[in-house]
Amino acid sequence: MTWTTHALDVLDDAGYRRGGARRAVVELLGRQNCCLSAQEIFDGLRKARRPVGIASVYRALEALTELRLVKRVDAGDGIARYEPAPPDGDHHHHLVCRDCGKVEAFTDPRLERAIDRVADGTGYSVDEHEVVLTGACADCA
Amino acid sequence: MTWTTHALDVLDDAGYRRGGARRAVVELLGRQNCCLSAQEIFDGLRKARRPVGIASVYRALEALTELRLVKRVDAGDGIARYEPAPPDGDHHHHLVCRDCGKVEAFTDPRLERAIDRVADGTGYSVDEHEVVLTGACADCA
DNA sequence: ACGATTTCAAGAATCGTTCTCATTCTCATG
DNA sequence: CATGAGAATGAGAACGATTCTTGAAATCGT
Repeated sequence: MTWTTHALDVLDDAGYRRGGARRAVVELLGRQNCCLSAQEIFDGLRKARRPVGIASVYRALEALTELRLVKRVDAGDGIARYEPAPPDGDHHHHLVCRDCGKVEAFTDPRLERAIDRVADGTGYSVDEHEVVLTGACADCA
Repeated sequence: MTWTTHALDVLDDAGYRRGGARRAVVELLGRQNCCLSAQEIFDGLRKARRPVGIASVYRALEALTELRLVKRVDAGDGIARYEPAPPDGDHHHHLVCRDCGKVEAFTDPRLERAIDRVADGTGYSVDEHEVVLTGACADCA
């Protein structure tokens, strides 16, 4: 079961009708392993001869975010990025280069445990978290 | 040595001249313990009978961020917030309520250690990091 | 005090994002 | 299969946060 089919199923169950634009966004996202901005999605679909209104991209991302199928990533540059959220709860965090703006992913189980422990003590029912490390990448340093 | 005087010194050393607007922003920030948006700073200064152009607020924040005197916090709602960065490197992270938008601070030494450990293995020279936990606060849950 | 340069405020401009609305499409029902 | 109610779409307008521009005032070295 890929993320793409899972996402389409969940959208279905949530009562969304089949729409070409939303489906195109889901399929493009399913092919990514890290985050994309709305503009990059828009451009990617146009390049793939499947042009979609930018408003539809935002609408699709809003619906997907609402259903926790995609995660919104804020790299600190004022541009929201989005990436598929695997159904098994697995996820990663981000490393942003302050100079060239490159965004990379990393994972660390110990970090996850530390976060879970903190989340338990807050009084919030934390259902999402994000870690962003900012610095100079190997090329820019 | 308060953060306010420290910040004014660093600005001085960096070649910035004394300007009323920047000073007003620094003094207001120095009185905060958590993050404020540019608009909140603008409103706060106007209320304090020290009106300042919104552009000057942004310019001051840009200079302060550049010098690492303030930290930009992105709570995921599209509004950038800013808070003083204590000179001793001490810092905290944020807890955002998905429903009411409230932003609170928390600290956790174990989390810091986990992050430092991860940062060392990345190949980046990480000089800043941010953790945002999102969920429902006690009131909204 | 003078001149060079910075800082300032106000408004215009920009950019990412959201809204509006007329049209097209989907799908449960006849 | 045809229909109609309502969802989805795309184009462009609107929006809000942020940045740029401009001419005037403040600051600092001399």
